[in-house]
Amino acid sequence: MGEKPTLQSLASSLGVSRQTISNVLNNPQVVHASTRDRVLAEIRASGYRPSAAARSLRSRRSEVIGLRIRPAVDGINGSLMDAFLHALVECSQRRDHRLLLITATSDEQETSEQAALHTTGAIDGCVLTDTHLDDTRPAELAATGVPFVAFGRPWQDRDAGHSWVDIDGAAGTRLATEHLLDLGHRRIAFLGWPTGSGVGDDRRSGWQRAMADAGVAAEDLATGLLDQRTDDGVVEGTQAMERALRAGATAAVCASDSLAVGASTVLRRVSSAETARTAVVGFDDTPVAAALGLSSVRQPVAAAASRVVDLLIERLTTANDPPEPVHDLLTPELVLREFDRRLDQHAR
Amino acid sequence: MGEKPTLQSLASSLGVSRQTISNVLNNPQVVHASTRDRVLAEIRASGYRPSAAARSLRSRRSEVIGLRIRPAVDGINGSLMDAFLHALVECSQRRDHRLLLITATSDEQETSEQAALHTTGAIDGCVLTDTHLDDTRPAELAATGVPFVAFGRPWQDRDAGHSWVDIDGAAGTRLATEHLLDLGHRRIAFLGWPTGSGVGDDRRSGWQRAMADAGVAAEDLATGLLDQRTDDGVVEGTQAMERALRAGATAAVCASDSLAVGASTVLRRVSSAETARTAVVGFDDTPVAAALGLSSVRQPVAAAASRVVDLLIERLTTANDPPEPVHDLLTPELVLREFDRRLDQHAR
DNA sequence: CTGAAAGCGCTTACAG
DNA sequence: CTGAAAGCGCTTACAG
Repeated sequence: MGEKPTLQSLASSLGVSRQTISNVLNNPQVVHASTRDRVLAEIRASGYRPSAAARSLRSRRSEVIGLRIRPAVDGINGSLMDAFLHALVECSQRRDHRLLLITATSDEQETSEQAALHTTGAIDGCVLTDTHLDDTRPAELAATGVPFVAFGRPWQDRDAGHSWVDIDGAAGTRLATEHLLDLGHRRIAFLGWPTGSGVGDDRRSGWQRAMADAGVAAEDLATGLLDQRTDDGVVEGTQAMERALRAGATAAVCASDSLAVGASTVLRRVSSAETARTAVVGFDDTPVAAALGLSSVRQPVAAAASRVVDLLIERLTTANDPPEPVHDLLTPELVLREFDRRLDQHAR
Repeated sequence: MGEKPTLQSLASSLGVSRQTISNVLNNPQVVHASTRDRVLAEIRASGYRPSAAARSLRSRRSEVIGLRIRPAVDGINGSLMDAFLHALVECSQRRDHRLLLITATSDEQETSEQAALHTTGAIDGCVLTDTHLDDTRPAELAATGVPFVAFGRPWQDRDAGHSWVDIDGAAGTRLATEHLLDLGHRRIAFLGWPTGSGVGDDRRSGWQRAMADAGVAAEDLATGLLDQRTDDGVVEGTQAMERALRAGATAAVCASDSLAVGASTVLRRVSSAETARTAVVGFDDTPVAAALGLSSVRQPVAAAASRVVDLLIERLTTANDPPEPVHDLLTPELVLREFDRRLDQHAR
């Protein structure tokens, strides 16, 4: 294979300065077209690739983005983050950036690890996911000067000083609720999580407002009747659906596909004519929902990832004059599946 | 925050040479204990972190490992790779290495991307996953000099010149089959994929051998009777199980949890006394299997990831004298769940 | 055990 | 448009 080519060796064999080659790679428009073509041809022929370390040492940029990944507690909901991760890698790669992964057992460990990597120059910035109430990470990263963009709102302060991208969960559950209302349902339950999680409360609020708009009495929306609150999980979904049925529900909007899977087993068991009109809509449109034929609210994960990467890279390339923080709320879509189509035939 | 400390600034304020500080970090045993402690205290106080770029430029090592991630086609089976990814990041981090992700739309793109990153020095080596028959990646990586360890056997040549770690799928299906035999089943079907996938054929062979050892007639093991071959998926599992039932099967060992989920719905529907003795065992012990109470074969993913990282780092730190290739086959375990326990009570 | 020298391979000013 | 100089912050020999 011979010696690995460097700027130096290329420059010698081409009879130009290292500088010119560097310009061809980083500032092509500044080099005469004929010189550029000659250099590019030689680069291709020699298989030359600039050293990432040398480039990074001089330019003070690694073109690497940090991301914490979490153990997937639940294979059903984990697939959302999985899709986001994929999209993030793809978008980064397209923009000549790479993604570096870290793990952490706490938010503090996450931010201190990101700060450490940023100090060594291993990463230029990072992406934050799974934002929650009382999330201290934005402040910690800001304090240590680590540029970042969040996937997820800052739940306590929407006008935070950093850029974030999120999915409008309330818009999603509103879509789901309105769909069930269109089918003729009135007593539509919401199977969600206990209050206190930003994401969960947001999803509940979409159902609440859609129901209120449709003129459903407030007392029916009260906790314990149609508003079921439980931990996430398939079994929990089954139990909550059973309670909702006793409260007279004929359909349910769920905060997750896990809950929806659980709820749907109840409906398949209770197959009387009376309950056949019941319908369930999940959230996240996971492969499991697809496999079981459940309707679900689909988050535009790829679009979110693309936006996150764009915002972060813009932030990184304008270090001296940081852009105004951007707050982006993307709208999900409702994916209807056989289960509902079947119901549709009965209901209409 | 002041200026970012460097080796130089630390050396000046401590009155030692840069070299000594470098030694404290990279070669502690060579520095006098009192000097070492004084330097370490100052490092901690100043928040000094060595520049990754400078270190990498000089040492020609980035301490970064490349990995291709794939879009999770199926949320059920995807969780295995998810768990492997997490374990890989954790093990790498523990050993002061980081994981860099790439995506690719083909094996060729994967290896050329890895080679490119290796040439720039962005990665020291990479991990290969999802090995398959006629996998050209090992040869391509070897040709371009990229050190790597595979998670997955080279199916065409077990004695390949590279190190690999894999899970003994045949041992797993043997465990599952023997468990069902112990419960009194004789006509145990195998729900697997069409021949030609290394992983699938391996899993089938464990069932085949266990059945043969138990004296089950070869004609019953033939395709179309107990040996069901189908694409992966929940619906496919249901259909295959229905065919197996018609062939007189009373139980099934499955090549995946997707197939097992599908198979189990058949068993829950066909709840006659005759079929109540039927049982299903899945593969991969995914969260879905856990949620639905399905028994499954669990792969020791964390152990595999740890072994992969160890082997790769050993390979990277002995570049001039590469170690002998290691081939490691780890044994999975059988996770029994309620569904089978219930059966147990009936069968005994 | 400690230090002075060299240099890893680039990019960033700046001069022509 | 092109080139000569400086230097990013380390580690790796090697001399004391």
